[in-house]
Amino acid sequence: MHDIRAIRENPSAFEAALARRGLTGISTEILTLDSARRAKILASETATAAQNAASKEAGAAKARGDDAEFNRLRGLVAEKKSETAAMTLEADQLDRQLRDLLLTIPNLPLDEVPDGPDESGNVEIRRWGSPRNFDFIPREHFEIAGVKPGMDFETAAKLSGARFVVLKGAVIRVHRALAQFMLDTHIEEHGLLETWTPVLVKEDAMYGTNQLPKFAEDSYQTTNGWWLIPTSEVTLTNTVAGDLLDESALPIRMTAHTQCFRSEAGSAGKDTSGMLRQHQFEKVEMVTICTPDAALAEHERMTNCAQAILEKLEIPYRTIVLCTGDMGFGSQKTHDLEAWLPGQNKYREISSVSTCGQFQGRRMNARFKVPGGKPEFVATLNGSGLAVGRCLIAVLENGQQADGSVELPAVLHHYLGGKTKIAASGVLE
RNA sequence: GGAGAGGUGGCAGAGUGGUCGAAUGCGGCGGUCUCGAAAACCGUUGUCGGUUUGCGCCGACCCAGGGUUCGAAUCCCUGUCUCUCCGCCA
Repeated sequence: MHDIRAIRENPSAFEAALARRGLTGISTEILTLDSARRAKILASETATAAQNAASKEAGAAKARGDDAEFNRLRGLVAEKKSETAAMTLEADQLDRQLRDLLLTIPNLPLDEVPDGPDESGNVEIRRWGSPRNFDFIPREHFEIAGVKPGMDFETAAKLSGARFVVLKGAVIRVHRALAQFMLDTHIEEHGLLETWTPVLVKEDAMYGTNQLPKFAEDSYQTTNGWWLIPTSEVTLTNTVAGDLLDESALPIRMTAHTQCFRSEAGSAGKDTSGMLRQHQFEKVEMVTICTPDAALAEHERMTNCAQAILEKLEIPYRTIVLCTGDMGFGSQKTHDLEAWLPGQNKYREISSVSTCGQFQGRRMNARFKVPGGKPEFVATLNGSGLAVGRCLIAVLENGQQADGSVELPAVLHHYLGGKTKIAASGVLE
């Protein structure tokens, strides 16, 4: 959410930044609403002050036993009261309208973010590793002989429908190994705090990390009003909601491995084969809470944490900066990591690392202060480190052999009881 | 699910109808003392909104939302969260 004062002080800068995301004319609407709101607040507070004064006099009259005066003032208070109530109602409505409007406006891109209408405007900033030369036509993950016995879409469809999978045997063991490996690396080498969170949350949390109010159709809600998190960015970030932290507590760098749930509304027909795009998947997430000054450096740091995972797994990847037209709603700047998938002959997104500046901090009312200083909203960052299912795909496709077996990355071996490959039969050996 | 207790400032914790934005302690900030520090002592210290060039003034906030009252942290109702006991249970 944006600071109304900043918009008021410099509407043209606000407008110009939003224009880079393809939005125009919003500042006029905001400022009109804001001045109406402020006028109403002034009127309502003036009326309240008069009511309070009369009420105080009434109390004094009563105390000295002047019943006539007391009764006169009591009538006056009653009169003022209805006037106050009406105006306060209007002021509250306008205040709410403004807030509701502000909640639907995306974050402003940083100056350094490239302009562009959609993903075609993204800019590659790093490329690591080189795709292997196959002396056979590499298959997609679900086509590999050694993978097939452990990746069962038919049974999943019976249980739950499309976009679900049942994983078995060697495949799920590698999946589990990947998650453990990611967590251990983040904890031991990157200094992140391992955290475990609920996956069902209250509405407020979904507002805090901007899934709501605009993207309700992308997530699932239970019959009693909880939301299933689409990412543990929601829970990790909201751990500080409403808090006033001491600056010395920052940065807070967390990681969590959770299930994630997404309706994938609007992506019908996209990535329908294999387990690239599922309603339920696992992700190891990274979230940092820090001061606004530190956010950009933390963004680089977090990007490096995600890249380190792919490098240790020896998966070729590239890092891109998303352009203004492709960035998420809450982001000021986003790096996407795309892993090489030989089966698709493409780089595909496996991680997205964003800094949100104070955008979410303001929504959550999460603040920090230096001793003796004024409270300020915290900055927040989030990034996948990594999507476990997609990482599994990358490991399987990159490690596949002509005979249908899969060689597994060395860093996973000790998580697999010393086993190094999935045989063409589907057995770990 | 049943019964009970409770949610007060950064933290702990008083306050059961006006003089309470709220005692006290801790913490923070400033000072005295000291070569310096500690201790001790003195002073100071909530947040948000509106308004003002500024000093300041006004309004709101004691979990949230309603209500009673001239007046609510305090009384009533609803919700919510926490704790204790019982039941059930991975």
